[in-house]
Amino acid sequence: MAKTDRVSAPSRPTIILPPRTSFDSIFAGLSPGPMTLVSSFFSDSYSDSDCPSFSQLLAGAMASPVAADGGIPTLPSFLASSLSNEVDSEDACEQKLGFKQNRPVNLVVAHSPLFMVPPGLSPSGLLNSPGFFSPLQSPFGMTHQQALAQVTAQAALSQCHLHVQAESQPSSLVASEESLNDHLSFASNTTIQQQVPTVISEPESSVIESSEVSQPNRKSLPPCAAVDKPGNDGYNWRKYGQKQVKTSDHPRSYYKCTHPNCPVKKKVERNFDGQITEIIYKGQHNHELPQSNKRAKDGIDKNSNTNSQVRRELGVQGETEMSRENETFHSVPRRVQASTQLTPIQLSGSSDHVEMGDIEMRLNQADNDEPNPKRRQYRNTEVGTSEVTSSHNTVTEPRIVVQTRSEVDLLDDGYKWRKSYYKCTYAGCNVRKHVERASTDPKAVVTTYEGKHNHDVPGGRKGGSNTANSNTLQLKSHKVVTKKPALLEEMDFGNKDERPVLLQLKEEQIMA
DNA sequence: GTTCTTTGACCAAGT
DNA sequence: AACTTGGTCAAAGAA
Repeated sequence: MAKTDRVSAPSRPTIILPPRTSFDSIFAGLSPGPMTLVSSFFSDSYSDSDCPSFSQLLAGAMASPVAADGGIPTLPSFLASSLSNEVDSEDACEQKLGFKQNRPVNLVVAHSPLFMVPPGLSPSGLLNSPGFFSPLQSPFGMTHQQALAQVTAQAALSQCHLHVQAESQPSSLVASEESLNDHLSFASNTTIQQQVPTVISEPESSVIESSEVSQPNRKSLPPCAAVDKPGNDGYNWRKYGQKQVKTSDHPRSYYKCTHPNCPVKKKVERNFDGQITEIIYKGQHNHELPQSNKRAKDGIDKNSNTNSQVRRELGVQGETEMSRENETFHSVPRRVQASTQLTPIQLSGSSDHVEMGDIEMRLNQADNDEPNPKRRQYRNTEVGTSEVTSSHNTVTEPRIVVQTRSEVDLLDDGYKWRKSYYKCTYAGCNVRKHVERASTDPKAVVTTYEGKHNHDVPGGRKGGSNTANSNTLQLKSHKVVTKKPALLEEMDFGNKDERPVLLQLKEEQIMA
């Protein structure tokens, strides 16, 4: 009996560092991580200067339409810059700036699991473009149809959310469905909150998790059909069992695809309100969407953009996971909120032998939900290849800190870090402080100090517990790593006007 | 009569 | 070997 090894989101603070997969290897050497994409974007925008200064980069980011709209310094849409033709220039730029020399050797900045599609190019177009995904066979080993089938449920879910949002948003704020979908991945507009699944590979079963949509009036709205009826993903399902599992507060239902010889099964967990909290797909349909279920299929067709988006999310974010057929993936959607809570991405390793084909949707799961011990056990033993303990725990293991240059970067540790830059306001004092906070875990903070205060603590505060010697990377967990942060090493704050916008903002806050 | 759901029992795997 | 847990079977009942 083939059992589905079901695992869920990694139990924070444990971070699973994925091994590089075959798909990763495609970018080996290229490694277009977030920084790369950011830099590549600006390498276009600042083509004259080849390699813009960091303040230019940040200024550009702040001036990006997305950020300008809501004043949200979020990941700009330039991440949509295609991977193909900018890597080289970025590499060159990188070398100029000495990025590579400073980049940790064994902790490469993760590829951005999310990126926007450039204006004028539809997501589906990008997905289907020969240079990106083959419409017939994705580089992940999934056929278009398979991918479509696997994300059907998620697509329906997204559509449901769109519907909910459309009802709750002023009409002027509700863009067309297409444009909405085109921007869902990084819809940082404060009026739009959209779940964005990220993908984490899991052995055998694929999981799509989704946090609860942040809609104040959500409870008053009728439940989405796709959520209410798990069979409304285009396929026909027969329930063959239900069980209260220890690892969940909610009963789990077992469904089989009713198509002859179709091995696909799915497990659905519902909360007490009847809302689906988790859907786990297992296997891949060996047939087309049932024609009889025209409505469902039509719905899918209508939601092609959503599907594209979901495919994009699953595909792009799962670039390390959906690398081959029958591999499993674990998707962890989180809603995109204001810039302070950008989509956290959690990537865990995918092994070369796991199977794909299961999707798990988990709704209404608090971010701090602690996975059950067994799931954690599975993750730790089957997925994880290395771990980084959250900084709020006392740690004894060596810590690796990755310095990145974009404001928000996706690191291989699975966390998404938001940086803040500080500079001591004392005249003549050159101490710089650099704080990175994981949006997925507010407690996970890395504070980097450089320099030594040449003055006493203002206000008579003595002790200088926050001061650190140069070249010292101090973590709140009291773990100190003697490593000079590459970023600070490179940044020249001599001219105040040249400092990054964020730094200046922070300084203003400090002064205030 | 057919289809689907419910539910207790059984089985396999892990501890 | 016993126990726990998750997954599946299949009979019974409902729609």
